Amino acid sequence: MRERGYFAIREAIRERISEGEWAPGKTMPGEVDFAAEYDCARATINRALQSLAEEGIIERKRRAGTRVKELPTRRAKFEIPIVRLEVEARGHAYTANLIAQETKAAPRRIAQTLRLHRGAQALHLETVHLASGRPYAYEDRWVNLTAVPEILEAPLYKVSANEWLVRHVPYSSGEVCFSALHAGKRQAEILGVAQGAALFAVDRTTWLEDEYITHMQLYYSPGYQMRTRI
Amino acid sequence: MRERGYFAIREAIRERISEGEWAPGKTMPGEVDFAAEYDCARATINRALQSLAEEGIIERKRRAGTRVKELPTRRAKFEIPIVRLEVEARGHAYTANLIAQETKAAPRRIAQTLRLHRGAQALHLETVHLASGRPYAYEDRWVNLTAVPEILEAPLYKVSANEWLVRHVPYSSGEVCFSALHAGKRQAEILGVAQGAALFAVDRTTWLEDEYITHMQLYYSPGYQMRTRI
DNA sequence: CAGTGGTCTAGACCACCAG
DNA sequence: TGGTGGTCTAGACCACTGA
Repeated sequence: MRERGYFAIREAIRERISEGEWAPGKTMPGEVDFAAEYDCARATINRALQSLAEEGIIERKRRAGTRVKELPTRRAKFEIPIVRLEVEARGHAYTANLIAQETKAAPRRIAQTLRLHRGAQALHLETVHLASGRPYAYEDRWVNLTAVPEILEAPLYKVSANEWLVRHVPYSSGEVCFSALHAGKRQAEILGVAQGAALFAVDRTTWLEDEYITHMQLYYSPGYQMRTRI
Repeated sequence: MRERGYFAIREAIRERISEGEWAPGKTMPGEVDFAAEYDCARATINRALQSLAEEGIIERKRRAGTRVKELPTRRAKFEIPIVRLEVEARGHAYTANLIAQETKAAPRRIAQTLRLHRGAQALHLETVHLASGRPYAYEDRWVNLTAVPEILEAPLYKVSANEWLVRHVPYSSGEVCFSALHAGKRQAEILGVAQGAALFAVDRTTWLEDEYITHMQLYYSPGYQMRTRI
């Protein structure tokens, strides 16, 4: 272990944990001890250990010290990309069809989700995302016009609402929900699959501060997989 | 902005980004400038900006400086918990039925995934996870006996294989894949749903260094949702 | 090749909380 | 209440890479 850097130290400690040097739940050496052992500053050890703590491998508490987690809950990270980029990353040509665009009163469920006033108008958009001409995903979206009235001027036939919103309201917060659903009549029709087909679905609500911006449901064509490393 | 801490500085900068102070793709001030502005050490600014970079909001390059991302791809984090903890977190009593446990030659697909020799024996386990007595998920797992022969001595009727493995080979790496599948005959039977029902499925392969440990498929009962914040 | 971010150091003070 | 981790500082050197 004569490599430099908190990275090397982190990996060295990770390996010692894997090898069972400290049993789960047991206290590990303190930062000062590690610093002496690896002959570096305490801040460097701190960086390494914080990094492991972020991964969910160890737990750190003031006064109580650092412990190996009893039941490590691994944290998986997903990139939530724009559909266009996702399609292009798979080596396909991306196109999109805006199959419906209408301003109307939002149904109750959407109005609740977006905190709209009773009977408020909202923009409803339906889009099919295509990969090399084949249906890739069907998007059903409602946009709060109070939050982003400018979207009515946007050329949504050219830039998908997804992408327009990301560019204009880029750093919003949100909630994402993944599930498996049966294709309804509309989804089946649009994606060209049998009604009742199992679809991977993503629900997403985004807001900025107190203002709810949009709610989207995305239904992927059968066979879609979301992968990640842990 | 007279609060202390890299946290406060990070949130202040995040807000300035949200408000559009620097257009996407434009260069932001350097660390030295920010340090002067917030009257703190450069290291503190570095911590704040690295944190924003990890979130995927900004991009940093040596020499080129720090930029607001053009198309921010948000990173969602998921905890990948032990099923028992997931069930208990929902306020249900957890039980599990080990419905099959057999050592036999792994089918070709599993053997490939786990890098087993031709015709090697592996442990096949089928488990139903129950929440308050109702089927919650069906688990189909293969374990590489070369990697963890001790599992044959484990009381798997008491501790789920999932949990035993987490305790005994806690810090392995893995690949996770989420998808939507139709319930096959076996899954339908076990979960008590109609054949063809849409199920949320998780595939997971884990390994430690070069040794492949286990491959698992988990089929959740209909209605399961995986949620997270971004 | 100069300027940016990446990292390290030694020292310091503080917040937290288990003993 | 003392020992732990959390954070800050001022200064330094280095690695990378765009102008």
